[in-house]
Amino acid sequence: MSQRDFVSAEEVARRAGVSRSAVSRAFTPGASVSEATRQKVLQAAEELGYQVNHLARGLMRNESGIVCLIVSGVATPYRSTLLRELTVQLQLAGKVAMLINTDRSDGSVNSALEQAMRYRADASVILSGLPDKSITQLCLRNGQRLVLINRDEDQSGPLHINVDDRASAARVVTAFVRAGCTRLAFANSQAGTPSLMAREEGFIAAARDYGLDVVVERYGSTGYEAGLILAQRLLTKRERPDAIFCATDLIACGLMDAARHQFSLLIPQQLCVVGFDDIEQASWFSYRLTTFTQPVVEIAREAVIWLSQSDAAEGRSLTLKAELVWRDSVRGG
Amino acid sequence: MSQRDFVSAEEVARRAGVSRSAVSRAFTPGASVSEATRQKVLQAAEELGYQVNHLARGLMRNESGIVCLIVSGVATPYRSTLLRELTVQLQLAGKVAMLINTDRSDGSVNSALEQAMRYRADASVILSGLPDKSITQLCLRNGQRLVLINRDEDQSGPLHINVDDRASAARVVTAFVRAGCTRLAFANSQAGTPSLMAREEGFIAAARDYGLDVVVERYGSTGYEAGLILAQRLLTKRERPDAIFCATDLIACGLMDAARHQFSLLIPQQLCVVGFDDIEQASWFSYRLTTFTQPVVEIAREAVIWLSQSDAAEGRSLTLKAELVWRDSVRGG
DNA sequence: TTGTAAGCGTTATCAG
DNA sequence: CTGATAACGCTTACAA
Repeated sequence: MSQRDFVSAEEVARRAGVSRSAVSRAFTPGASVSEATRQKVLQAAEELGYQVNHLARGLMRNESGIVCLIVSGVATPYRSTLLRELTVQLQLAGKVAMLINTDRSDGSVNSALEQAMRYRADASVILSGLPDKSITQLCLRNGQRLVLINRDEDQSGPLHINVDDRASAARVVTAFVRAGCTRLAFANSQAGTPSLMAREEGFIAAARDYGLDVVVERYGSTGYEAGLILAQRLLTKRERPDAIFCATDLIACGLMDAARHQFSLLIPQQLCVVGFDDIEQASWFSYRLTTFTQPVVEIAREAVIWLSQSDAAEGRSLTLKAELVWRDSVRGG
Repeated sequence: MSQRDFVSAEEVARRAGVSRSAVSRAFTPGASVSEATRQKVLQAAEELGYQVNHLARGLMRNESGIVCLIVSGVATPYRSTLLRELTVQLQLAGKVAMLINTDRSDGSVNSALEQAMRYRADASVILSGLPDKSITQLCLRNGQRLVLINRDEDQSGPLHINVDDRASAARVVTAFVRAGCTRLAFANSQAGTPSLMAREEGFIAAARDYGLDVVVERYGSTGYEAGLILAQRLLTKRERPDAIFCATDLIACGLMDAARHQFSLLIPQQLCVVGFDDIEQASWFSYRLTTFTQPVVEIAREAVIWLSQSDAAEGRSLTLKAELVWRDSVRGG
């Protein structure tokens, strides 16, 4: 019962009264088969429950159809959204996603890539972590496409997709200033992720242009809990900030909740808050957070287009824009 | 540059000065190789950047190591959590997850399973939708393991993992009654998912035992938006409910937000609310929702254990318990 | 358009 | 323990 026993092209051929190559051709778009035999084959296949063996096909074609998605924090709102978009686009392009979770150890991005190579994935998309250069080189040398999303370090072969974090951060400063805020703060996690750091640096730099200082606080991993703690730290300062840019929406949610329920602060009257990602919760009534929409659809689209083009693909770098969506956590709007 | 050019066992063998079978054995746990040759092979492999071709291996062994995860609503809190847990456990068991998103059409569960068969997945786990019996039969006949999570319809071959929705629903009635509530309501989506309906039916049945009627309202798909609308419908009734059991936490969040911000109701003083799933947001300060924790870790563990056992696996049915976690959305606690 | 035959990179069998 | 050799199920020249 547990023995694996798939129908093979051979059996289909026999039933349809054709050769096995005919069967192969019937399942290869654009192959030269007469409609008559094609139909015979298709029917026989249907009756037998035949499914082309993609393992064998991949072996021959040197193209598995598999694209590896390397992610940590899969259950996180922004990541899972990106994941959704990627799988959808991938399927539309006739590919299939292999999901590798790198939540655990840190070198796991490397072993994830090795796994991708073992399955002869046509490409790998890296959403988290940064692989060693030696591994990426090996991938490239083996003809594997690589897409790095928001990883920013510029290596030569892969496609880099980034969001203009620095420019976005600058817009936040403008918004805060326009709202009459003067005591700016940045709430970050300790993750040190490129995009998170870019937001921080961009914010500080833009504030300086206005002659404003920024209080920076970093804590823990990027999530709601961190927001709670960061609120604690920032809102107990002698010079309490009147505007806080949070590295992510999750942090912003935590921070807003603490600000309201523990410090009885009114948002945006007493405190302006801006987040980043535009996760679903940001639009919920309890938050109505002004934030930046990650261009997830575009990111996914660009990634899939690039990794499924047939000719040799040059590594390149793409910077997409995050739209600011105004809600009610900043005065003015 | 884009030509695929992986190192093969042949080349490793040559470099190590052994036969290709020796290479194969060096990468097969428990094969009979002397430590000496094993080391020679491993070193040569390392130098050449060799990776065992799992496509070819799967072809021979009749075991791909791939497990297909068939999901819709990947970006949803509960689903993404389950997804995380499944990928982690799967990787621990030496398997790799292939993710198929069935968000789009409805028959897509069927085509997802066909995809799984084409890649000769060792097993498929279905988190959403219900495949036609003819397809599941074909899978089973081909030796594919099947796990259905919260799909409840009892087919013979697969492993069914369910949560005791009815029993949970009954506990909610008790809690509401104990809190002094008398006008009970159930807020559901129109999805008609087995587990959602079980909660509804269980709730109504248990209420009847107390001689209480339940107002049921259903709207849209299972999410925050639905909660907003459902609040609208339920809270404008002549006999306004004083206790609402929501089919999921997402609905509960929407309903609570509307209750507070549009109807200025105090929770739990004027309205008691219970949800289901214990998504992360349920614990956030803005909600502090009393709800049921899905046993995701257990679900994933049971699924993985079952689908990776080597001997013939009988189809069976497993019912796990959802723990009630008391927070602040019900009086009493 | 069709069939024949070679080959993809493995693992399993079987001598040695 | 080791090395030849035969599968595995498919695609793709090459001939017909």
